[in-house]
Amino acid sequence: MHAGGIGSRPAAPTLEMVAREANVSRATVSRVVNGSPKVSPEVLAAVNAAIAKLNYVPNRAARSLASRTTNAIALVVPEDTTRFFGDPYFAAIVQGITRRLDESEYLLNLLISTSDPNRKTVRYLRSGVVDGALVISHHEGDDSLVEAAGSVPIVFGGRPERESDDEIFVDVDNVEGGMTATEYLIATGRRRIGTITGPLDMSAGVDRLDGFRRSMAVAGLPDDAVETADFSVAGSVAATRRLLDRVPDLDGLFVASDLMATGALSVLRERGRRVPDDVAVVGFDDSPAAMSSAIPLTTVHQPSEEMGYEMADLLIRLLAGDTTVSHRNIMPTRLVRRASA
Amino acid sequence: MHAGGIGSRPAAPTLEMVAREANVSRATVSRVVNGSPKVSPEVLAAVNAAIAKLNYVPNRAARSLASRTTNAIALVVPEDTTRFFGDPYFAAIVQGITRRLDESEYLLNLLISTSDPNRKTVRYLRSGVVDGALVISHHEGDDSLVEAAGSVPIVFGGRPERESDDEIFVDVDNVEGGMTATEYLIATGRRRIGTITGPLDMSAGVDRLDGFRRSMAVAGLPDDAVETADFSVAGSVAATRRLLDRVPDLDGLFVASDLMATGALSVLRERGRRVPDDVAVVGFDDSPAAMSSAIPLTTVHQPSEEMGYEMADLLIRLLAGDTTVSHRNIMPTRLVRRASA
DNA sequence: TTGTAGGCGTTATCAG
DNA sequence: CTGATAACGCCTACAA
Repeated sequence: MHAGGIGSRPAAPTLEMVAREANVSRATVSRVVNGSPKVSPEVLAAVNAAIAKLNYVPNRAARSLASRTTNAIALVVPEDTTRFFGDPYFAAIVQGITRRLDESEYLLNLLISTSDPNRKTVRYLRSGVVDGALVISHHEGDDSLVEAAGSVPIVFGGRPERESDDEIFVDVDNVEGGMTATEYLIATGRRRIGTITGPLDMSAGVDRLDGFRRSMAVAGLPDDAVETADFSVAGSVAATRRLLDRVPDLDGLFVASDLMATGALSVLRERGRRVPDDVAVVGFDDSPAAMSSAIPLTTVHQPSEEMGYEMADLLIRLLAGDTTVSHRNIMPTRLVRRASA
Repeated sequence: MHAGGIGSRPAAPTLEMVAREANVSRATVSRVVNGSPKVSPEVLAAVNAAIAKLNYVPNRAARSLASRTTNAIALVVPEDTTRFFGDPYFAAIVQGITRRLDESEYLLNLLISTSDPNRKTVRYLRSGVVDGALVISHHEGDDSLVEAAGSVPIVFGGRPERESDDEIFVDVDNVEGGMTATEYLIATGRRRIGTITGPLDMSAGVDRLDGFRRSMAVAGLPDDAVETADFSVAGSVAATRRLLDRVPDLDGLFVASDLMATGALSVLRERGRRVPDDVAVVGFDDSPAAMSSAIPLTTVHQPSEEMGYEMADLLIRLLAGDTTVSHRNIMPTRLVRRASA
């Protein structure tokens, strides 16, 4: 269909060419492209005509080289593809981010930094392709990302474990969330309560466990029924099996994410334990997985989509030069009662 | 932690600065950065030292402006975030793409072009930020994307409906796949067979339906039990309800995707129809959803992950100047028997 | 309101 | 092997 087909793409039109076509200077074309008000109507019309005729689109590299801004931000996810696509939590966050970005001129570059989040990602962030970055699912040890913050503004989703005053993040109070879940189990009469935790190199993992421990301590109950997983279904399945082997009389279970809770549910079924009769289960997130689960999950709701929106909003304000953005942005959680507990 | 904190980021080091630090010319630094062999060992060492000392990272905009290549490709997905994250099929494709890209120097820019895939996305592709693009889940009417192919090489995942000789794509034979599924249902004794189709503005939707019709015709069975959905669970649930209302004696069902099949399964359960005893169900994709489904799905396997890999591979070869890449790349499907039929 | 000219950080083409 | 010296396409004072 195109003359010549593949291998002979037409050279992209440039400002220069548009200028010639419209009989004006490059500067003038640049002005109309960037919506400057100081352009006479006739010239504006002529230039727009030339742009349309040549089908001109500004070259982004040249533009950002000259203006020192890219109009793009990166979303860094130090997880492998499977994890990223497997957990609805991420979908919600991304949803919120794109919602905010759609209201702006910014473009999103998704970096699923599967292996080695360090070197490659940091180089990317420092290479000037993006004006700022959003980092979610940050693990302890990914310090290079924090280092990258020296080059470009970064907003974290989830409190970085090594929190310093410089980091900006949005999160929920995971300790409180863990307590809410645990207290509910206790209040409904459970006594032998356990928990499947998230990875302990993430603040969400550590804090939710911490909340569990505190509530158990307050109630004078033992907090030894703890098994660690990695926010994946497979990990949760394995952890739940270990836990049931070790604590056969378990009657309550707080699982640190809804996705993992679905895994726990399947193990409980395979072991013939009725939910919630024999074992009450409380999840965390209130993601779609909670409702579509075989047994709808009682869970600690967190406003994931809003958190994504907020992250993007903070970054955009930061990029706009707003120095008043608050560094700790804590959003509320609440218990949602369904069938599992 | 950083002197000055936010708002006072240090200017990024440039080639120029490295050159000065190492007492050589910019050209020489450029050579070592790009791994040119024609550099003396001493100079190389000196330059590398300077690079390390200054923590230099090349500016991507400048580089691509000068070299007219970006080392990045885009993955365009004309679907909203929910759909994209909701269907494991996409996860598999992305997985395959990143696997191929990890073997190369190319970076992936994910464009979930939610609303208006046209204008914004095309501008992006034409703005020179990527060397090429991968397009999946292409709908009829997204012709602007095809147009964009005039500016940058594009490889499609799934045959574009308006196939012309220029388009390069990888796909399976969906007609054949639809026939395989339908024939299996017929072979196992089903006679009142229906189908839940994908969207009819996508070749995958149309072709699988076509396969169904052909097989039914060959068997001399009626092909009126057809309802259209959109590859989403919600859509499938609604379509299945309509179908059961209209064809109460249904005993076989071919659903155009595994994700939709899970929706169909839930409707069948809600209507008290046993699977596969009362109604046999065959899906399509063989995605993780097929196995984790309440009733493991009998389904038409397609090598999604491989298809992603192949797409990326074709594009990379294209970008490398390989003019011998084949335009129609059809991969095999096969029936996988599980519990649902 | 419009044009001129210099520069953004690299790559690439030449001489040396 | 190394160093000038143009581009690359666009933005932005500064002039006119």
